[in-house]
Amino acid sequence: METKPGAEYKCGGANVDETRVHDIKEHLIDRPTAAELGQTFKALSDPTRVRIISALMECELCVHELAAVLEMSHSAISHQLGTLREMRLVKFRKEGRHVFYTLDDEHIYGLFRQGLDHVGHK
Amino acid sequence: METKPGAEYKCGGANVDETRVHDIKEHLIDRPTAAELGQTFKALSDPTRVRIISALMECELCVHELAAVLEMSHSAISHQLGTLREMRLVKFRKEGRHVFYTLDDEHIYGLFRQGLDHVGHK
DNA sequence: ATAATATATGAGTAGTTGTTCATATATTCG
DNA sequence: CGAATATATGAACAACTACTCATATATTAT
Repeated sequence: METKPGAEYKCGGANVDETRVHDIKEHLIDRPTAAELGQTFKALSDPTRVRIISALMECELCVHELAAVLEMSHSAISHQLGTLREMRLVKFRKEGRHVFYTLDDEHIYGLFRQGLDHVGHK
Repeated sequence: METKPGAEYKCGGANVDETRVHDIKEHLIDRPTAAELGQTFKALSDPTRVRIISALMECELCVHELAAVLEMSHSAISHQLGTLREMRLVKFRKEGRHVFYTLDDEHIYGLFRQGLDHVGHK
């Protein structure tokens, strides 16, 4: 049910083959899933967020430290942590006046690694 | 050199540990790589592009058919194919007045699958 | 040639995003 | 208590995105 790049079976040509279009429609990812998948990738689509995640792969960090590591304002970092929190990519833990962030789950490591692999910087 | 979520080693607390910050900086992904990685994920961050890729996982398709499958205008599809081309996620092949698109390489399958996995719709 | 078909592309636009700046909340210290 | 520290958040704004609409290019058919 699947064609690798360099397909074995050709497009209809001049006039659209309605049956074929219907067939592909059936196997197509549905709109809500496409939207959700898009959201997941969007979480990793910003350089600042990528760098935050890269830092959190090293160890648990508070906003203060993240700002120092990335050389960016506390506010900018805090806003991005907010979006990462909404997207469930990071967890946080409060301790006194500090808030410590860690990555939320293992999937992110996999996505991150596979992305790096694609980019070619192993 | 790596900490899984739920780190074993704690943030400095009240005052920033400069050595620690420096250490993390050293292991941090560099800015150009972060930007490039962000770009890669951005390619998959839009529902329309996700659906185009989902369709091209089935088989090679021309713009005309993609528009029919996704129930969108030719222009919208063509614009997105342009961005996917720029991002090197799709290849194309001209045959008469048709242009047939296929996915560019295997990495996209991996990213797509891993993303779906994270989203939970296997 | 002219018309029709298939795709690409530029301009325009509404919506989104990532930052800064100012302010709010919450905790600790004196 | 008031001051200092750590973080969050709302408003404003510039940059970017994804679409529509109109138009351009290219191929085939008549």
